[in-house]
Parts: sequence; C-alpha cells; structure tokens
Amino acid sequence: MGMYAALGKMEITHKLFDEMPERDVVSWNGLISSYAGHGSFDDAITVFKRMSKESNLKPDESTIVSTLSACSALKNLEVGEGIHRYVVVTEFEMSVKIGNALVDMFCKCGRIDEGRELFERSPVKDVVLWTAMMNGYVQFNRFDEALELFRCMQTDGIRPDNFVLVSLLKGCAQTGALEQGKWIHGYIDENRVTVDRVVGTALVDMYAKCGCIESALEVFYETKERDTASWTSLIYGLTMNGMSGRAMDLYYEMESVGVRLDDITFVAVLTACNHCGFVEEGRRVFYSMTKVHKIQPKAEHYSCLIDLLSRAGLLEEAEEVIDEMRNESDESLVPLYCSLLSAAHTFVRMGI
DNA sequence: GTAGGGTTAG
Repeated sequence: MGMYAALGKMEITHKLFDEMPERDVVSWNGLISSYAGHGSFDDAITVFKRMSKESNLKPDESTIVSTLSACSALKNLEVGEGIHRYVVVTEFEMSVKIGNALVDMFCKCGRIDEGRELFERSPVKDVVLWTAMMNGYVQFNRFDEALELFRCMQTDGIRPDNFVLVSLLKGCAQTGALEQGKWIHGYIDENRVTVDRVVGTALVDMYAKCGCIESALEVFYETKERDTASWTSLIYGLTMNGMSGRAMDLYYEMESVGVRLDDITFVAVLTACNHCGFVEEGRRVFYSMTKVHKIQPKAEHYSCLIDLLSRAGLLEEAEEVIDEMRNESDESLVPLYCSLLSAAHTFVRMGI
C-alpha cells in the first residue's frame, strides 16, 4: 500500500486499504496523509471522518497534522475546530507540529485572532510557526501586523528563511510598499539567501506591483531558476505597467523556449491583448489554449475574450462566444453578459 | 507542518 501511495496510485492504495482484514493507526494515517500529500484534501478529510466513526483507534500525531493541513487547504473550519477540541479534551500532547498546523488552519480559515492566541500560548516558536502566523496577516490584508510580527521574530533571534521573506514580499506587493520590498531585496542580497524560483517570482511581482517594472525585469533576467509562475508574473506585470506589447513578446518567447503555460498564464496573456486591443491575437491565443496547449478555458478566459471582442465593437461575435458556453451554469454567464452589456452601453453613449 | 503568478465591469 505504501508503495502505491508513494507512486500516487491512490485508487489502488484505497482498494488495498479496503481489503485489509485489520487496520491500525498506521494504515489509516497512510491513507490520509497520502491523500493530503497528493492534493486530494477532500478524500483525506473523508477518510479521517470514517476513521473516527468506524474505528476505536485514536489518531496519532501524523494523522492529526495531515488532516489539519487538508482543513487549511480547503478552509474547512468545522473539521479543523473539531480536531482542536479533540486535542484539548483528550489532553493530546501538543507537539510543535500540531501547534503549528492548528495555527495555520485557524489563519487560513480567517480566524486570525484565534490563531494568534494559540501562537502566543505556544511555548516553542519555530520559524514555521512564525511564518504561518505572518501568512495569516498577509492573506487577510493586515500587513502592518505581519511586519510587527517580523520585528518580534528578529528580536527573538529567529533567522528569516525563504518562506518568511516570500510572505513579506507578497504583503509588499499587495500594499505597494516599495521601500519595505527594497529592504527585503537588500536583505536577500546581503545574507546570500538563495533566490529560488519562488523568491524570484515574489520579487518580480513585488517590483511590478509597486510600479518598478525595470527592477522586475532585472530580477527576472538575473534569476536562473524560472518556471511558469515567474514568466506569468512578469507578463502580467508588464501589462499592468502599460507595456502589453512587451508582455506579448514575452509570451511568444515563453512558448518558443518551451516553458509550460497554464491557465493563469492565459489570463495574463489575454489581459495583455485586451489592454492593447489585439483582437486578432487574442482570438488566436484563446483558441490555441485548447488546440495547442490542451487547456480547457475557464469562465475567466471566456470573460477576457468577450471583453476583448465587445470593446472592439464585435458584439455579435461576443454573443456567439457566450452561446458556445451554453453548458455552463447561468450564474457563470452573468459576468459575461455584463461585459457585453457594458461595452454595448459605451457604444450607445458614444452614439455608435 | 510554513512560501510565489489571476481578467473584466460598475
């Protein structure tokens, strides 16, 4: 079972699990943590619930941590709180890992202040705990508190690692805090922090969102490790800084170099087309999603295309595109009709 | 166990 789980063959793993004559904590945990590890968070939680119902076994540390991580990812506060109660009631040994996972779960579910309470009560505060707490503040637009926490962390003698720096850079990008962002960049250089693809992307994004597109370009070209997200953040950044032509160049370069494109890349590229009114190119890009890249366009892609067509005055074509998505729910069609109508409205106002 | 990239309209 372990072997299949490691290979990600979850169907076989689950089947073997069901066929087992007896199951101990280790086998339940094996199934839960491999589901969580492969991103099947729903399944992880389902199995956890089944374990509580069907067996008299008590979950161990690793089962609790895996399930909590699934709760974090799915923002499932109900199950997360249940586990918290279980830990309190049974006086389960609150290990560092469990404490960290609980704080992370509360923060991701938006219960920042509850997370902070647990954070304060935690006798051991490692860098993971500090990061989880800082992420919570950043995620919910409380960047000041994240910065304050960062200062406390340094006073406590904890060295910031990549995770901490990325979290802060994201906060800078969100709030346009260029000076803080530059300071972090300086810290990275001075302390020889490895600029991996995640740090690189966070820097590019921070500079672009703070309006320093030149610095964003510089970081991008200096960073050796680049992936889909790095390219996408620059494409989007160029667009937001009024350089959509250059964003398109980057997109063509990305294709020719052979970097994988994903759905977010296409949102960025279609947005670039929209900004400079490249109808022909936008159409081509949109249809290449399915034909070349085997990516199923989502509502946001249709939305970009419809917007592009409507603004160009091609209202009938835009309507045809909406008709193409008839199989979608009515709810998801609403924003599409909105862009169509708003474009139509503009034309009416202009007397066209 | 903790990090990065997401359209549009009003």
